[in-house]
Amino acid sequence: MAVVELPAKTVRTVSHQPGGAVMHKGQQTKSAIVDAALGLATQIGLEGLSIGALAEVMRMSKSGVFAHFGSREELQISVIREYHARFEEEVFYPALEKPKGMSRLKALFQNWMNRTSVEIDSGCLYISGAVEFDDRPGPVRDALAGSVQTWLAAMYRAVVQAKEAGHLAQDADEHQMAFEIHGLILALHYEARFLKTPGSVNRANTGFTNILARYGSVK
Amino acid sequence: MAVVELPAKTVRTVSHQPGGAVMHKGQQTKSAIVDAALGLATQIGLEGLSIGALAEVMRMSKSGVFAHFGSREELQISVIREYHARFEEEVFYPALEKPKGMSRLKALFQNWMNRTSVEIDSGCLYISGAVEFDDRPGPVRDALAGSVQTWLAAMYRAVVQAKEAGHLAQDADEHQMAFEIHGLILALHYEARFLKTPGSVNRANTGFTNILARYGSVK
DNA sequence: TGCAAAATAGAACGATCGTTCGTTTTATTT
DNA sequence: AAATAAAACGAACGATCGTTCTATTTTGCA
Repeated sequence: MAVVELPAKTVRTVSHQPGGAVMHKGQQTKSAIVDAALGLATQIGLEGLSIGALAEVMRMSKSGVFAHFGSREELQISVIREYHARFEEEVFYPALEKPKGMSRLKALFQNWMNRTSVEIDSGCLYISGAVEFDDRPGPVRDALAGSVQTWLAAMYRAVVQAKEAGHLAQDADEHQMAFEIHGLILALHYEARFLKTPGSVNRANTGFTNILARYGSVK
Repeated sequence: MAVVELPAKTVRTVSHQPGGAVMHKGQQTKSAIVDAALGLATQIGLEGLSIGALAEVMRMSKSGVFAHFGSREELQISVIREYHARFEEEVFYPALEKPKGMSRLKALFQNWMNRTSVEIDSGCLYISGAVEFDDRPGPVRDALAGSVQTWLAAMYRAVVQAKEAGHLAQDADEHQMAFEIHGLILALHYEARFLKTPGSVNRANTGFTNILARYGSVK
């Protein structure tokens, strides 16, 4: 008495990613774990992230969590990749809709600022990770540094394009400008998150205005 | 090791601090431990600092090291105090010999820069500590934040004095200027120590020149 | 519906952590 | 030199860490 098979087989517990790819149970829980791990890691750091605590959050056994990654390092790298993806999605891609030049540069900085403002509460993996993996070689450090380099290079490119578009002085040093912008973000994170200094967001914004003035913004 | 001859009594194994105070055995080893602990902490962070590793470096037993502090937190705080003292000695006090105003401000920044340059190899407790104790309340965080605040306040005062001396534009925002200077130091530490970007020291120096120009340095 | 594969649980491992305790050694004072 | 106080040791504690193993459950496809 076989029930008539439907032309299209009934699949039971599959789910879908934003991209449309079919996700089986294992990958679902894995990405849920990475989600939770990212939340923990931004707060207490990649080094502070422990599989035991993560399992508790997930209401799973330690070994159940562990099996998805095979090692703590692989878990950390997964977290970094997830952070990178979200950073791109939130900071980088939206700015690409602006035309090359000053307006895209401004958008990139503004998006970066906004994200950093949120991270005053949640923590920033690119900053905490840099300190934790300063001089600890290995794949985690490589993944982290690679991610950061990618983003800083994108920022640098935006500066170059702004200059090419004639929106910056011809003798503007693009690397120097990118360096100073980076400094504003770091100072914001330090003073707002650690020291809880009020008004830091405004200081970073004013600093950006000053940099634009210095490098000859033609508005 | 100096022997102190008292008129009547002979004291055997006392030593002297720079200040001239007499140091008994316990305090000698304690400050030797703090010395070694500072070396470890700047490299691997205050959180990474373990009593076991410290005991190994000191060729002492864990309990022997522990007894000098009574708790790990107290050890960490001792390390912070030592770091603070050295920072003052190296960065702050020497600049006091310059007259108030631009020259002292420049000296402070230069000393800060030089120290940070060294810390590209050794690590900076004020930066790593900030990340580690972001949102971890307690006496360690308080000691750390207090130390940093003291130094940033000194830097801010120098800016105010430079303005009072007429070395800065009258509408210069002292807090803003101090914020931007802090950003340069942080960017230097981040890019040189973590990313190993060459030329970062020059970028920080150029950045300082740019800031001076922006805020109307009268040379 | 049945069966293989994948996912999770559970217990145990060796290591390291900060801390405690009692003992022994060393330093200082009487 | 004897008496006392300070310092250092060594072993053990409970906790947590990442990891490994085997058993059990859940899932997905035939």
